Parts: sequence; C-alpha cells; structure tokens
Amino acid sequence: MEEREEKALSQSIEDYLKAVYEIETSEGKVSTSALSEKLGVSPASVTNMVKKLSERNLIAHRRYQGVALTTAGKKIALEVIRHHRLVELYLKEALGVPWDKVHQEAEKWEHVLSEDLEDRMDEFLGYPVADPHGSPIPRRDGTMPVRDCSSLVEMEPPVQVKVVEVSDHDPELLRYLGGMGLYPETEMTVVSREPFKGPIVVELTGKEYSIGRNAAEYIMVQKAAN
Amino acid sequence: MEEREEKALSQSIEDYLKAVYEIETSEGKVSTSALSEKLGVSPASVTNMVKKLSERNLIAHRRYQGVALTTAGKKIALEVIRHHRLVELYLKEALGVPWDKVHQEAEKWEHVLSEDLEDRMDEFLGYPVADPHGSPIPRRDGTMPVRDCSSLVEMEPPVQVKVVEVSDHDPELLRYLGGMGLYPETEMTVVSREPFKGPIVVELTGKEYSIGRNAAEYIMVQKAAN
DNA sequence: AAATAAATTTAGACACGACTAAAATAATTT
DNA sequence: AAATTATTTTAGTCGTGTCTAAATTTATTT
Repeated sequence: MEEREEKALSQSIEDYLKAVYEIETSEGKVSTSALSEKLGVSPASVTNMVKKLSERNLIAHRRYQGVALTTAGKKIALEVIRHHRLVELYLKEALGVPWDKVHQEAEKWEHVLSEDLEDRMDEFLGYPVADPHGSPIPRRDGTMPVRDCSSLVEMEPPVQVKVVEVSDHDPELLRYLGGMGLYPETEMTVVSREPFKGPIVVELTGKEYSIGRNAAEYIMVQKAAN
Repeated sequence: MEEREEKALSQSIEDYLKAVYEIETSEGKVSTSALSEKLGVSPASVTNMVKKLSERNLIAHRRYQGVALTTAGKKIALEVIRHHRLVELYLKEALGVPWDKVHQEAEKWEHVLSEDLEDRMDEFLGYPVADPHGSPIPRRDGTMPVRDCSSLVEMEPPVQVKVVEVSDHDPELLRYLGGMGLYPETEMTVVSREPFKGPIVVELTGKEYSIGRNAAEYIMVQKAAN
C-alpha cells in the first residue's frame, strides 16, 4: 500500500508551486494576477494550470478567490526552493559566480538537480543555512528555518544592525550593494532616516552611504548583538 | 547585417542532434530506426522531428535514406557534447560522483549549462581534453580532438597497452571495470586472446583478468609508448 | 523477378502549456 | 443601488513533441 513513486513533475509545475509559495509568503493571498505577473504568463494560462494543479491536489483553489498550497504542494515547493538556494550558493562558492548572476543560473539548475547531487553540494558547502542573498535554505526534511529580522526602512536611527538578507529580484541592486560592500552578515550603523520618504543613511567600513527607500525596502536587517 | 541571435533550441532538438552525431561517428550512416532506438522514441516520431530539423537546416534528409548533420547542426551537436563531457568530468572531480553515475546526471545538465559556467568549469578543470570515460571533449571552437586508438579486441597479444577510452553506455560495465582498476590512462598487458570469441586476458596491478569479447569491444586502447 | 519481410513515412490523434477574445464574477465608484 | 472598472474564468486555438495504425518504399528471399 506504499504511496511511493516520486513521479517527475514538469518544470512548469515546479515553477508554479514555487511562485505560489513565494507569493504566499510575501503577500499572504495568492491571486491569479499575481501569479500571472510573477511567472510572466497570461492570467488565462494561470487559471488553466491552476485547474490542473488543483486536480493533482498540489494546491487548493476557490473560484475567483485565489489559491493556496496543499501540504503536498508545499513540500514540493520547498524542495525546489532548497535546490535553487543550494545551487546559488554552490555556484558562488565553488565556481566564483558573482552574486548578481547566481539567481538566473539557479532558475535552470533547480529543475535538474538529483537528490544525490543535492546532498553532495550540501556537504561540500558544510550544510549551509542561507544562500548568497541571505535567504534561508529549506532543510532536507521540508521545514523552513525561521528568522527574526525587519526591513531596513523600519529601523529607528541611530542603531547598529547586521544585514540578514537582500532581495535577489534585481541584479542591478545587487551590484550596487555589492559595490559598497553590503552583503548578508555585514554589520553597519543606521545613521539617519531622512523624512518625507527620503533616503536612509548608513555607515559601513568608515564611509557613509545614502540608500533610497525603494532599495532599503529590500534589505532585511536585525539589531546587532553588541 | 550580423546574423547573431543564438536562439535557444529545445532539449529535444539538442538530443536529436547529439544522437545523429554519435551514430554518424560510430556507424557512419544514420537511419531512422537507429535514432529511434537511441532516443527511445518511435520511428514515426523520428521521421516527424527529422522533417523539422531538416527545415531548419540542421540536418540533411533524403527520404528513406537516412540523415546527416549540416555544418550548423554539427556545430550545435558538438556544443552539446562539449557540455556533456565537461559536466561529467566536473561532477567527478568537484563533487566526487562515481564514473558510472556521471553520464546520467550530465544528460540533464548539458541542456542548462550557460556559456559562462561552461568556461568556469573548463578553467576549474584545467582545460581538460577528455571526460572520465576517456571520450574527447570538443574544443570551444567546435573542433574535435582526433586520437589514434583501437578496440582491445583488435590487439595481438602479447602487447603492452594504455587504456584510452571506455564506452559509458552501460553503468554496470563501468562498475565492473572500475572494480579491477581499469580506467582511461591505465596501462596493462594483453596476455592472451582466447580463440572462438573467447575472452581476452589482461594483466594489471599484478593480477590477471578475463574480459569477455562483448566488454572488450567497448574498451579502446593504444600501444604503450615504452 | 515475384513474393515476402523490414524499414520508413504518412495520417490522424493526444497531452502539455502557452495564447487571445469573450463572458462571468467581484470590487469600486458615483 | 446602479454603473463602471478590474479580475478571473471559459472557450477555442496553436506549437511542440509524442503516439498508433496504415500506407509506402526498400531490402531480402525464394
């Protein structure tokens, strides 16, 4: 009666499940249009695929109300994200790929990584808990590490913070931040926060930098321990 | 007027071109049925796809007579094979994947490897000329190294030979040969060749091994230099 | 050389995953 | 509350790459 049989899912299906997970995490509700935009396909295509995923019990769908992952769907989404983030870190550490390029490559690799190679990379990397952008790597058992951090825009200056994570959605931003030496684990001081949605001024390695509110939204930090 | 635009080819197309190249090399003529068997699809599907590839000027097709790669098709086939063999070697060297497993993994990776990563792996490996089975790695410029070697079954004992290449078509065979320490670059002595399609006896690391004609067909060697 | 067998191609169908245009439902204005 | 707007779904189409069954061509026997 064993329900084994890890049937291979298509790349599309994996992409959909990952997208649902990510929107679920950041927005709470997962609408057709949000998926449409994230995946770069038409809303009609989303509805179509959603129907199939729903029949396969990977997501739950209430007409006109949006979707949510089932337990089975979430498991798969987390596996794909684990692959993605392990590969990102692997590419950086083992092959020296710069952090603004790893995302794009990992988008392809995540779908062809066998469990065996996943384990080998994991071991090579010393069982890491975060990718090059600071995003947590789901564990093998399908659980996601929880962390306590907030956006840089929410910090009241002056305060000493440690960078936890930077969104990888924009390579341009990553190059910009990399240029100033701002990476996960970097410590810095929030010097001031200009009013009227002005920039946030931080100090690191002795220099001061102005970071626009836009960019700052995407930088997650926590109060430094000292 | 530049004709650039590296349009991405589907995985299927890449698989077909690679298969045509490999059959062309080993058999000379490339029949529909040979492709059918190699790719694991029906002959009708092959004919179908052949028509498309022919329209795209990647292969030449004479009805009922078989196919041959065009210059454009050969270029792509060699790129795919280069990816495949670089990945095989990379997996073995960087991640310790045993040589009977690398082929299977590389079948997937070859289609998602960017030029940038190809170069990084190439550099990491020190610009290698052969994969773990001894198959030559096509050069970046699309040329294939030529080598002089013959099948183990053709060697007249007694003679000292060096292993050049072992076919990777059967993981079982690879494990068997690996078990006796027979890899590319291994030197050994052909002790005897039993008549009536009997086995070939070789000596390496002080021990003698009997290798069936079947298996020996797949082992390419050259006379040792000394 | 005619008959049989084997290989190849054609014809028609199907699953997948995308699309556009139009219809249905939900959310927002006025 | 009715009208307008935005979102979502339905209906129908398309390209890709596979399939089976039947027809055609080539190769092999006898």
